Amino acid sequence: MSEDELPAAPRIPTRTTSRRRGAPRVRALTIDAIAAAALRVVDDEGLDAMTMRRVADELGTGAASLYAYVDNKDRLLELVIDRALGELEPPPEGDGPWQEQLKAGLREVRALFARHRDLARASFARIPLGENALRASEWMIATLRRGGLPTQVIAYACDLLPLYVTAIAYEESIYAGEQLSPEQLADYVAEMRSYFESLPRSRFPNVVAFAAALTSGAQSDERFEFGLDVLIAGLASMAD
Amino acid sequence: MSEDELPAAPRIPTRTTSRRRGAPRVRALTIDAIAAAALRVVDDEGLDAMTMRRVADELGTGAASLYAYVDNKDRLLELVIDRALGELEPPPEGDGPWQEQLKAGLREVRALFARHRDLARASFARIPLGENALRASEWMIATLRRGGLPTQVIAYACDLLPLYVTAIAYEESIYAGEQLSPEQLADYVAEMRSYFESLPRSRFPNVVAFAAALTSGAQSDERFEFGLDVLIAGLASMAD
DNA sequence: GTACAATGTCGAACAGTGTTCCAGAACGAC
DNA sequence: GTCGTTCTGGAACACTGTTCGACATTGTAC
Repeated sequence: MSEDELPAAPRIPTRTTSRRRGAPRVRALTIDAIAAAALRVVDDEGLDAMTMRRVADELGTGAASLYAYVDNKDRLLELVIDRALGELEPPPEGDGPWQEQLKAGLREVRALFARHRDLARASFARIPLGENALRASEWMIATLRRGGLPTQVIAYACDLLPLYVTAIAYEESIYAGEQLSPEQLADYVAEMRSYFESLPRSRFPNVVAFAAALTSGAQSDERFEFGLDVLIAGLASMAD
Repeated sequence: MSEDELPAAPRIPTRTTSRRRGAPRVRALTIDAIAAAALRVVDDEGLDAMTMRRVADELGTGAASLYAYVDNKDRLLELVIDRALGELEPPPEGDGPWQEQLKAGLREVRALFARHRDLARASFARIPLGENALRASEWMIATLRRGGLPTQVIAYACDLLPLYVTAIAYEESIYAGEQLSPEQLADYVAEMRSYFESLPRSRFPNVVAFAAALTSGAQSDERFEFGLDVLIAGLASMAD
């Protein structure tokens, strides 16, 4: 998976049955094959379909067999996430202002999450410490440094920006996963708009007045780009 | 629950067994009592403990009885969320710049989520259309209007700001729900820091260099305030 | 070459979930 | 009274993550 092994990543102290060393064995399965199968299931059938039984089935074995390689489902999910993150290729640094570089990289992440449906949901509220996640962090810090931002601002930004992208991708994946056709989605948006407009004007004057704006471009790139612009403008204002 | 009934909120088209009208009956349960019981369970024992059986138990009945009042667990969760949102009291508008007003309101929301553990997780990626959520939106639009922001910016901000607060609260609730003592959490942070520092400097120079900054104030108000500042500075830059 | 201990395999089982079914009970209207 | 409607709630279904333990398979030691 990587040229040289990283040290063991710290974990929230939970019951971890530590892997015991032992004599070499011919293994029918590999952690890699399991992670690949799990990612395949997530991509094809969604996160909820990624059950231990389903993954084992994909490998032609039983669920219990997986537990020889993976502590539990959560750990398997971590492997799956980092495996997908491996597709990220940091855009070549160099030309252009740091703001644009940053946006390009974050768009890449969003595209990744769009490609792997439900992965945003899975990786939300998880500090990614795998090989590939670290590579992404490394790139982000480097880019932010070029903006001449204070150290602590950079550190917080490394938290805030992925939080935003993951959160947006999470939301977007919900409608994608709901199996709605574009028409159904348009219907839903239209219904929501007329709902807003039908509210008692005496109590919700602003919601009624903004009904159109509130329901426009709910799903578009524009919404994502808006957040990106806000965040980066805000960060830029913190230089010096 | 409200002075006058709101129109029915639109829903993502899913199987909804529409409630049939019928002769009056003495009901042992009420939707309100069910929602209250469910919120109690979520607060006391966490979101995962909120099972239909557990909620029914709280009311001294069986799980099947709840389905006479609630379509499914998800709808019940919506009720629970909006019930909690009822605690929000919009700060008195008037004095101070809109930026500070906005921050004050959002801090209020964060405090609400801190009070009701796991509620952020439950309400994430959900468009809240209940009575109380609408009141919050109404207030937010009003405040943003005072900033003289363009219409579409206001609309997007109404999406972006709650997204941020909910996402942060979600993350924060995870560590809170993990039952970690402050010492354990400090240990975990320290472990993560030394993990970053132990990474191969050749491949992750920036992560190593920023190890201290990356792991500082992970849980504090400072992190929340930072994001707030970034967002609102970014929004302010979009006036005119 | 054989015996041994270690370790991967995986069917079965456990405790739990959301949800449905349906035999009853309880009541309003006639 | 009776009827019809509605709520009640135990039982059951199909599913989940995870553990157990008899079994199979191997590398090594003698």
